[in-house]
Amino acid sequence: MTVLNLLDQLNPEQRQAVESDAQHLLVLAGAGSGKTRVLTHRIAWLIAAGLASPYSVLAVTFTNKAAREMRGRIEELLETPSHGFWIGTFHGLAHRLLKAHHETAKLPANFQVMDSDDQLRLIKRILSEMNISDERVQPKQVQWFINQQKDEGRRAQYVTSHGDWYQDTLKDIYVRYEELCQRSGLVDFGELLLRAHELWLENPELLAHYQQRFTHLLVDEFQDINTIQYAWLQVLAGNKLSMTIVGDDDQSIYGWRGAKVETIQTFEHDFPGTHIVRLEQNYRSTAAILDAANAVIANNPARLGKNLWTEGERGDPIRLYAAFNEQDEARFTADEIQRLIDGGTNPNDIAILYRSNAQSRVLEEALIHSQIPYRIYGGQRFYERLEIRNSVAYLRLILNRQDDAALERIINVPTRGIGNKTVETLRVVARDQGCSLWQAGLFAIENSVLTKRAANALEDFMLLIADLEEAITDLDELGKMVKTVNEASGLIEFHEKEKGEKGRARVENLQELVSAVQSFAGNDEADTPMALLGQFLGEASLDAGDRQADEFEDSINLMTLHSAKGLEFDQVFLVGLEEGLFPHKMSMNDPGGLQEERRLAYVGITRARHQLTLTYAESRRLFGSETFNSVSRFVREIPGELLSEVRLRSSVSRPVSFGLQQDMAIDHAGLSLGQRVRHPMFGEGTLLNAEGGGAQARVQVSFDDGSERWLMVQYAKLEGL
DNA sequence: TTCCAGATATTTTTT
DNA sequence: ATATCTGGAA
Repeated sequence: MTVLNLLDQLNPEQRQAVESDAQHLLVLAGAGSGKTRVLTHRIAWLIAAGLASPYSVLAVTFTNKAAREMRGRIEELLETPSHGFWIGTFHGLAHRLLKAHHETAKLPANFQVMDSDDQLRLIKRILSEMNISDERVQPKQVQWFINQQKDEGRRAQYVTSHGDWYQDTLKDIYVRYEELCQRSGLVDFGELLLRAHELWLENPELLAHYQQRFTHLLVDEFQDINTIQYAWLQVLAGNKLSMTIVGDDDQSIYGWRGAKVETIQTFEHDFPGTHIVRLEQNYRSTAAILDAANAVIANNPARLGKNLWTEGERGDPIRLYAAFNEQDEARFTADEIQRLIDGGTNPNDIAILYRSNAQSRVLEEALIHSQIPYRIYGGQRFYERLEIRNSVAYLRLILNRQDDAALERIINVPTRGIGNKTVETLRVVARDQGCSLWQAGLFAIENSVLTKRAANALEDFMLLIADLEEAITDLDELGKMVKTVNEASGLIEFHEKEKGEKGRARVENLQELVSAVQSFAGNDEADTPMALLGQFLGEASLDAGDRQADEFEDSINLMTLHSAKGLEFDQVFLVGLEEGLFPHKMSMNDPGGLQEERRLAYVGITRARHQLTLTYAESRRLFGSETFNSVSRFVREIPGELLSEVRLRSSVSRPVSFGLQQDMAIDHAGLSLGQRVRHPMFGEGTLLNAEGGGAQARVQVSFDDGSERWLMVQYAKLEGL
């Protein structure tokens, strides 16, 4: 593709951004305004115009998926393979740097990345070691604290304590945690970033090398950046590199993970000479959808301000379906999707979005029932499954005996007579000697610290690991190596014995791991199969395993709103629009949280190209008990004329002026949804719904005899209980 | 030490 | 509803 062709496909603003020769460029890009397009075209343009080489460009994203997509698009544009490019997530790039300079970073060559589950285990272990009951200090809290500190770029020694016990304890735990990680050669997600940052600061020559190499730094989704990530970028950029950052403050949805929206605002000051381009023309959605999105997000104060517009058509109104309960909601959604597919819509262009993963279950059931193929993003990730983590732990321990997290995980899986007591003894030894659990094991056997039986079991285990290592060292394929480990460790057998569907699924997953490993290419740095295995393990913990979804047949898409960011679909079903669920009750109390929820709603709405369908359930079985939530405020923030209510089993829809009716009816009766009521004739029941106001007010009651009735409030003489 | 049953806690989003 | 933890029996 020539330089000219590259620019041809762009509108004036996009073009301005792509060709900008300002030293720094900030692109404020609304949803669907061609943000990624600008970024990829800019990279392609820089290279095609000879301003940069593939080796001098560093592009950073937040998700692996985004990184892969960007890579693919650039390859398409430039019509060349993109091996030379550094494109990746912050974590992925940090990992790559630390691997390359592990000595400088004071890490063992085979250091491993710990995911949050490993992290939590380690913390629990520290708590018990320090004799802190997990009632006084909750492990989750500690984990949150440590991650937060790392996101802020703060090492344990810099944690300020103002003499309060809780804070001091957290600090002590953090100190101990760092010690143990360092000794085991483990790094958590935050550590990757923190170390990569320190790598720059402490090694000016190294930094200079990279500053010389890279001429252009590009960052996607800049609104999601946290303190340490920004610091890392700033140091790298120095005052020489050219920065291009792209973002949308209205789509900042990772505040809970330490992302700072403000950074996008201060960027201008931190990098003088920044040219700002706004992309406000939307190419994705119909006007109706855009209007709805704009109306919702307008309720947030302190925005940078943007107004999306489109030249496209008005489109159908947004459909709203009030489901009776979550089953009904799922059934409705499945039926509608079936209709769309029958009508010729490609299933790939349909998505169901929800706030939290727990909601997917009912939807899945309904889809299975209707035999609609679906793929599900996120949720239980492949590499987070128990059996996969066990298998990976074996591999990790084979590669690195100091990996305490891996050892603890599988020392008694499958059960082999090494119980809590033995492990506890090992921990004590490890602490006294300041060594790893593996070394503690050696010590314990030599010095007969353990009972005969325990020592035997332990020795068997240690021999097993040694044998496994020997067995796989000479194998030439990763697949064979993993297969061998799965079988010889007894994992396959262990899970086969598990009863029911579960066991079979686990064995299948283990086989799936073998093929995943088999197709892992790695890069040329690994010269032996063992080294390649190490590389695979390193990347696996950073990999959500979301690739698997792409390989299946045409299917509709299920995902959380968070994972939907950056994607678009012709048909979007946004389900579970209830107060407490979305906005989530955890976020409802603080204004910042609520605003983030609203941005999440904005993200959700703007995923839709042609049509958006919103649903909510008047009653929902949640955590085992029935809950009654009113419709989400976000629905009420959409102007009534943009909405049309869908009635069950009827294609007729009518405009709805939403919000007031229900509330009035209820106010009038002095009752509330979900309340228990008594009727003189029908007995007791639960208030399900209400409509109309004043003399016309009617309520729907589900009576305990199983009947459901609409009653006029005026005449029904309902008694609240 | 293992296994099982029953109690108990835990409900957001992800690299 | 589910996963995780705990305690007690085998």
